[in-house]
Amino acid sequence: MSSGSDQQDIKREKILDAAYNRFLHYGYSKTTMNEIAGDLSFSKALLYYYFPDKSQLYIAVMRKLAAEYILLLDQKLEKFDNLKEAFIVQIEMKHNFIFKNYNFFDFFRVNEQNLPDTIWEIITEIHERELVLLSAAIKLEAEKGNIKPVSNPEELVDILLDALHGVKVSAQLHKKLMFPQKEHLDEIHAKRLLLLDIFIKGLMY
Amino acid sequence: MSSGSDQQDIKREKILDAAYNRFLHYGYSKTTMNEIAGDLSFSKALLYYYFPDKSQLYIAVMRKLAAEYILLLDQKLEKFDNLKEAFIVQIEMKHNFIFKNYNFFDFFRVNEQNLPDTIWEIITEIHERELVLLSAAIKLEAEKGNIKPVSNPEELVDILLDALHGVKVSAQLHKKLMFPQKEHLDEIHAKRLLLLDIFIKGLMY
DNA sequence: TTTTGATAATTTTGTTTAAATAGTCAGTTT
DNA sequence: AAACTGACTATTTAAACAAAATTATCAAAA
Repeated sequence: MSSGSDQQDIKREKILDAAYNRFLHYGYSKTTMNEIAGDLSFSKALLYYYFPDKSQLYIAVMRKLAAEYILLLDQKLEKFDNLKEAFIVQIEMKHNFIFKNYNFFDFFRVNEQNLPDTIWEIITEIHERELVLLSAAIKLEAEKGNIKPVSNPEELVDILLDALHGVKVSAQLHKKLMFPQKEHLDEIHAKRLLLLDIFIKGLMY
Repeated sequence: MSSGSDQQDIKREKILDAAYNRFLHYGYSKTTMNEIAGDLSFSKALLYYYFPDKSQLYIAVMRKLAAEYILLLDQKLEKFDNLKEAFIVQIEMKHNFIFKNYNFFDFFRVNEQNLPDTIWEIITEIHERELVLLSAAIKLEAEKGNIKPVSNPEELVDILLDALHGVKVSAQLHKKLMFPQKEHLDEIHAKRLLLLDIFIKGLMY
């Protein structure tokens, strides 16, 4: 894919790493190209030799993160005991991913309305991988005879993922006490399990 | 409840009406007390005779809207043929409510983080009424023997409402073409029906 | 080919001033 | 006395502009 030398690739990776750390700790708008260069004792101009501009650098980091995420998802969903488990794994993985990189994603919140096309492509790529993996899980479960045959498993996965993501802490709780305490996560987890239980029961004969 | 004269009440209502129309068309921050007074040919000082300040006036309008919403919800859910219908009615009513009053709610978006307690109370009131009505629907369905007896119907309703609200158009579509076309609403509607179908099937014996 | 220091171009931030708006109040009308 | 107003003050927002920070470029060096 990359046509540069090994040395170039290594340096590129170093820049991506340094950029990621800055973006993660301070967010997109509050990290400067100078700081990233400074962390590596490079000149700022060198960053522009490897990346056309700041936003392209950000997107490159994002792409790397997404690749890692998809790889991990593949590994975790390679083998699973049952449907519920597969979905729980997906939901919690994505939650962790977003939670861990919360600051990194401030780019999304700032550019809310018009994200670059490239970003959308990355998001779509992740989503499609999720659909493939989880609809495979559904098909398998149908083949094992545990649930009814499903005509359009992708649609089902799409809906179920939305539904699971929609689950929140009850209004009374999150009213005052922002931000998600462990207690809240537990509550959400329990609710999701219940939703999954009922949903999957609804898929049975 | 109100201790003023009939004349006072009428004038209060007129102010609430004029304020609502301004808030609805121009949003909270872009309507001035002068304009509201002007619409009614009142002096601005009179508004302050009836309401302590602008935000209290807004909240009073909000309270009125909420009361109307709850009234309508009561009427519509008084009699329903089946569970699915009851939930669909709720979901679509709330969607219409928010859609119709989209501009009015810019107050929420601006004060995102720290909404006044009073606003939270109103939101909670609406939500609790929804829980009461829909969990009653679930209990009834259980009594009729159409679904299994449910130990905690409120929790179930809470989860199901979240799940239904979580349903979105698929990523590919809403990627470019903001804002919700009719086509999108239809897609969401269909998905919700499917989710409801499966969920309720999951509640059966 | 890779790297940099110096510099240009652009964006963000701070500051001042003017304008718009919220909110008050003494006094008038009913 | 209750309902109401015009004229006033206090705050908030907007505009204009300068200063600072930051992105981005480029000719020249390693």
